Amino acid sequence: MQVMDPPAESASRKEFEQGLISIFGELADLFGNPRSHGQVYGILFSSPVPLTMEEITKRIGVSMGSVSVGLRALEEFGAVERQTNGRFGVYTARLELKTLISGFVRQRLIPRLEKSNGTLKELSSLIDQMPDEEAKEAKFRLQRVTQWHSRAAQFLPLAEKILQSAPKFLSKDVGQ
Amino acid sequence: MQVMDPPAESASRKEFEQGLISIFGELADLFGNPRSHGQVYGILFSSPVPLTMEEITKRIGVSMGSVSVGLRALEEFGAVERQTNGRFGVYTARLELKTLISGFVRQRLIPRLEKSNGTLKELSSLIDQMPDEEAKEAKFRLQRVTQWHSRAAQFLPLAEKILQSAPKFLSKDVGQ
DNA sequence: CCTTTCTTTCATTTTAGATTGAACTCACCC
DNA sequence: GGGTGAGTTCAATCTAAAATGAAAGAAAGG
Repeated sequence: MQVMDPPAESASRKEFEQGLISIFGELADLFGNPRSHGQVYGILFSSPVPLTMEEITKRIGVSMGSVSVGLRALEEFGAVERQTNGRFGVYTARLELKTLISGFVRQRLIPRLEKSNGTLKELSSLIDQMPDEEAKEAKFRLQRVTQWHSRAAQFLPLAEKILQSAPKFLSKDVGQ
Repeated sequence: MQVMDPPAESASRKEFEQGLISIFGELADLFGNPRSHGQVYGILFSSPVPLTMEEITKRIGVSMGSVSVGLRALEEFGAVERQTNGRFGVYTARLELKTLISGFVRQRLIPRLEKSNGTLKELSSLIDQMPDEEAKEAKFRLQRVTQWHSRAAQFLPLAEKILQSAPKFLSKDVGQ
């Protein structure tokens, strides 16, 4: 396989890579995603050139299987891009925050919200079968949860917008 | 032990409880907290009267140990309150969204952000030791992460504010 | 103070779900 | 249209973290 390997890395570059791998690995973990997925994103984020799967596997030290699954998930998030290059695929990270955020929101948060929304509807129908006093209390509590729920649903798109191009909402201008 | 048990529950009330237990259990899980903690909050949320630990244990079907740990975590979040009543402690959920959110932010998010902030500083110092071309690329990428980081840090307090009493930020007035 | 019983603690067990690795698929190249 | 090797799949394995439960702690009641 004749593909240029980037000239041997300096020690400090390796450390740099490992730092980003670990930061993104933990970020993934924090939000309930597999650590290896974050690590894959981390190594791509650190690299100025597209990487092959083999390269990724070698540098983060997890199995090809994990890398393959991770890459696919990240593609679905919109956080990495694949270019097919003859027989190889090579991968690049999209450096913009918004892809990660909105991928996460679309693929993890929204489905869950929809599911619990269903449960809430079922609970609501239970209330009619309760004795009066109980029903009143239950209704009050259920309304609270429902309210949270819809607030969260409204909040998500706003949050994405703010995090994308936010300076005017935030106290200090952090540039773009 | 002479403590009034709430008069036997109707079947629909039990279902109602189980629904809230499961909703909050999954919510906890979604954000990387132990499911049982969410379940504890759920049963308290559903109850118009304060509950003892024994009552909680019985209704959500997990061990006393888990309930004890869960209650303590929720108290630290500020999401439940304890009243000591003679020999017993009894517990009540605070129904406001903001306690859960800000508890989560304070106790899980902020510490993590601080940790990765440390890693970022270390990485920054590595750049000086890199060959010129490499250093330039690395700097660019590191700045991106740092920017995200500070944006998130600025965003969190704002998000809390929005979620607390948000109507004016959100398209529809969802009341208070 | 000594007993009782609620509560915490923490060593052990369990479990959810992430990772592995080998078999398989499929696209490319000759 | 084989043969090669990149990439995927998925049953088996591993592991991090949650749940358990029994023993220790602590505070109220006598």
